[in-house]
Amino acid sequence: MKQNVNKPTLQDVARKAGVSTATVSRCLNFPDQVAGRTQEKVNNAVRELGYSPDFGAKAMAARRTNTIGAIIPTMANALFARGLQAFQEELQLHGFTTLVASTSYSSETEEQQIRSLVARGADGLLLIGHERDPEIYRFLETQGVPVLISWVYDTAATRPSVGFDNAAAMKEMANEVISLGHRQIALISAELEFNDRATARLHGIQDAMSEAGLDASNLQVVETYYGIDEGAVAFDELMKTAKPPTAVLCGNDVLAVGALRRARELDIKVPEQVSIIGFDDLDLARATFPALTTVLVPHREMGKQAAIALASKVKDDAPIQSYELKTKLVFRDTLGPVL
Amino acid sequence: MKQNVNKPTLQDVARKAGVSTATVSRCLNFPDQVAGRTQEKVNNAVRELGYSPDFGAKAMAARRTNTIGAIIPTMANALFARGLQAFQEELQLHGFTTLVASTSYSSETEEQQIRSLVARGADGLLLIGHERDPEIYRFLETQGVPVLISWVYDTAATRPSVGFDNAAAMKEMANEVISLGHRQIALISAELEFNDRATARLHGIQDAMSEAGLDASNLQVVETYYGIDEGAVAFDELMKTAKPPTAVLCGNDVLAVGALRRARELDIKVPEQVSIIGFDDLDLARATFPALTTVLVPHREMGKQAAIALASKVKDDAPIQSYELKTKLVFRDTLGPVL
DNA sequence: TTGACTAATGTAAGCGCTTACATATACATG
DNA sequence: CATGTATATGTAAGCGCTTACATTAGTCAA
Repeated sequence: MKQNVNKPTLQDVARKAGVSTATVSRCLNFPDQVAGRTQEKVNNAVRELGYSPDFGAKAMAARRTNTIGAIIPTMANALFARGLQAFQEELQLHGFTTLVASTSYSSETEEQQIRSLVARGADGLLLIGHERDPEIYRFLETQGVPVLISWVYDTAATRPSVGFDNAAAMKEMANEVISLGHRQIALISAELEFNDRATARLHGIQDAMSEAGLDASNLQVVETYYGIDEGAVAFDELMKTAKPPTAVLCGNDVLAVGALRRARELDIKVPEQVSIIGFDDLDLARATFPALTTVLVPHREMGKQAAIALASKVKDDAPIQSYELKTKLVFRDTLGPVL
Repeated sequence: MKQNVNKPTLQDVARKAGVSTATVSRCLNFPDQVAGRTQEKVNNAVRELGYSPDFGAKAMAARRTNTIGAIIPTMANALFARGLQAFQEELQLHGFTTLVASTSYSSETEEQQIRSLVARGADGLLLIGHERDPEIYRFLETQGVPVLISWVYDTAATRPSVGFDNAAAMKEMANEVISLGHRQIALISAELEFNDRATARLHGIQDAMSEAGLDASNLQVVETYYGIDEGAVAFDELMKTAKPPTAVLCGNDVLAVGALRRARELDIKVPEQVSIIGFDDLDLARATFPALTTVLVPHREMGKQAAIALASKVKDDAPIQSYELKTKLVFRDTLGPVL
């Protein structure tokens, strides 16, 4: 950890330009408060020295970072990555920098990341889903860091959120599936623990089924990680059971693509023998053959609205307005009637 | 930007625990230097106050951040996202935190991100590809921030890098294509400007072709953005030309999947009428139908080796060893002979 | 009991910035 | 020309930590 080079500081710039540090600081942050000639001198000094302000010092002195943190389960999930992209772009417009961290779906890692982002001075935080240790919420409160929950919209929750109703979305799709005659249904889900989105989607299916007079024995659930291969393996497993499902709903498109691949490998016709349904509507869903029936999640809009809400909270201390986004069923070629 | 809550500081903890700030600091950073009883008092105070250290202040006082920055073109590209994941995991083992930023392939944004990460105190930086404004390299040097280039391995380059030979990898594949009788060849590439990986891949093809006695009129190149739809559109374009290619090489698997989709939509048989070849070997490549012939890039190993090299540079000031990773042709079902 | 250590803690000087306040300069006005 | 006002700059006090150094407490052998 040698620091063999001495980074130039504000002091150095001030000395070189023949002005005070205050003037340099102003010149950098509020140029219109500084005379043209002085600006020139300072800018030259900055350039010649290759000066770069120290963010930590700046944050400490200004007691503000203009930084917002976002913590998502994984970058590997394109939907998170893209929602976050939109979030970031919008925040930039409001003068904020975004710091991103991911948790690999581990609540322990998430806690670390939260603490780390708070330590780094995040003025606000975006978190996915409501479900987490109450203590961490308490911590956030004592630190005075506002939090916005995204990817879910749950009227029962006390915390404000920008997202969609996972249960309702999945239920709507399940209703379609049931109305096509399917009775033996499966769900390939992400891990349910500490994942209220996945849990809600499961509940959506259960709801639809019980309203249709089906009971728990008609539903098989397999939990797995995110990934095409994982979807394939899960599908395999389902097809080996005593009563294989005629419709397989998946927690996301990537799992569905895996299931679809394995179906082809097993020579199971989709949708004639088995229907396969995704969730998210990645552009991937249109690239498979047959093209995937799925649930569209307006991820970019979600990221944008979350950014707007959080920015106005942090800047003007305006209370965060919850915002519900609507999902949409997208019918393509992998859902069909029971033959 | 109200700060209505006063975050507890080291001072507060010290007061509450009845010790000096030095003791608290030691207790937090070097617990074994502090008596057991004292540790308890301090830890209790920390817990009761919900104290969280201020990273900026810490960095300034300790003159070290244990942070390494990584700047990639885009999170949307799964290969970057995953290589980075491995990079991050390995660095964590070495006690470093990773700060990630993306550029959307804009060299201007990249420069901003570099400055921002340096300002945030990054002890080292991972960058993709060699090609960028020399001034930014100069800046990094005056700041004393070591840089490691990844995703490329170019013996001609002066800077150390951990990556693979993009030109050679693509050339190897092009040789296969040519040996199967293809004479009219196309490349769907990422934008070439400021992208030495894409440029090298193009050169690889050109090399192979000229060695086989083919000239420039046999190669069509279309540049586009990253995305399935983009690949589809580019494929369309190629098929409309006077001499449509019999083999379409793609700069990455995602573009290839798009091309494949459009081929199906156009009722063009792959590989009978047109061969389509990807690059990266995402798991996506095995999920399409027909499964994609592509070039495997060992992204996780690349991320890991990059982390090891950078960590040892930053910690022990060891010179960075360049490291070449090998790609591998993966033959599946989208490359066939000219009929 | 004393002296010579070692272990535990305290004191205080910065780290590189921002910003309230004080001061200096320029210019217009009566 | 004195005065008032606006504009430009300087002075210096922190922001919340770490750490070199000083001090004190604790331990043990002689």
